[in-house]
Amino acid sequence: MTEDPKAFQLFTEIGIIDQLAGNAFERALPAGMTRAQFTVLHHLHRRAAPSQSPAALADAIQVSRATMTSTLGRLAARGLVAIDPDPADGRGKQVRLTAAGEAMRRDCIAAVAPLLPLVGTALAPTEPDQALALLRALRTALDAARD
Amino acid sequence: MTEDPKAFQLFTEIGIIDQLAGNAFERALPAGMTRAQFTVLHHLHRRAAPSQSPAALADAIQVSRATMTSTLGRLAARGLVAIDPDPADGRGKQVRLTAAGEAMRRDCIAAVAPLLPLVGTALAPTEPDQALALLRALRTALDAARD
DNA sequence: ACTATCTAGTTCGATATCGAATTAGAGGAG
DNA sequence: CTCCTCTAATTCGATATCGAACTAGATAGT
Repeated sequence: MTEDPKAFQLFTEIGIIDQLAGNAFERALPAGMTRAQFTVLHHLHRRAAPSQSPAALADAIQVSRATMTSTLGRLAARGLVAIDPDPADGRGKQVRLTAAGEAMRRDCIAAVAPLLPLVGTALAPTEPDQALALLRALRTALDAARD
Repeated sequence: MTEDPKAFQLFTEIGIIDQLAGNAFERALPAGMTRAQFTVLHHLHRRAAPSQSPAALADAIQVSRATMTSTLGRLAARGLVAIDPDPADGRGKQVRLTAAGEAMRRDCIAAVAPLLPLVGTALAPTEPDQALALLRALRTALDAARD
């Protein structure tokens, strides 16, 4: 069918899955919420620290700082996060989840949950772990190569 | 580390890889070229038919028609594709690669080739095939679920 | 202290992307 | 033939995303 190298096909397939899954994901989300915004809420929730700098968030989520500025602005405008100046650094800021942000994150999780069993219909019981291991190896290599 | 469901972790991993790989891909491309534009050129090249409708392209590449209109406009402005009215359907159009488009596609392939061996350093020889099989199963299920 | 450099965050312009609404042609039911 | 519906493509407004340029505060070297 094609003569593309394996690596090429692999990234093509990953790109298509990300697009399909991302679309399904966003359509399931509460009105106005996006994948990028949910990802930030989710990350803030998982972290033990009560607040984080925009730069740390950007690094963790793998987007540019410009992108994070934009997304945080929208989240703050909806009252889902609070952004305060960093008392220890005049340039810095600290971002934390508000109660509304916590609630919204829970709503998103609940809204998206019905989509997840689809993976079970596509893959055999042991295959998700297998796929996860392969993808993690690939992601680690890509991350390391990004100098 | 997390209590996220497997399916959730799987899509998170796929999203990060797509972002990292996509960024590396675009940085390697000739000036002004993007992944979306390359994908269109590549698809037109692989197809036996000399031309295709924007709708068929959008379906094949899994983007909305609005997105395809936008991308084709840019490609046509650079002379990489030619867009003509469909003689058989007054609403339709037909898109085909120009010689410049063919050349650009070749340049892109050459520019990106050095990135591909990275997969070989991350995965054992048989693993790319394994990953490809798993991802294809997943993509097929997602595609079917998209009603 | 002073200057050079580094870092945090923002702003800007470009591209990609979607869903919804719009325009225009094609096809089918009577 | 006429009306209703479907389909092709575009336009619009919103969000995400990047790199580059910028502002302002922090740090280090001398």
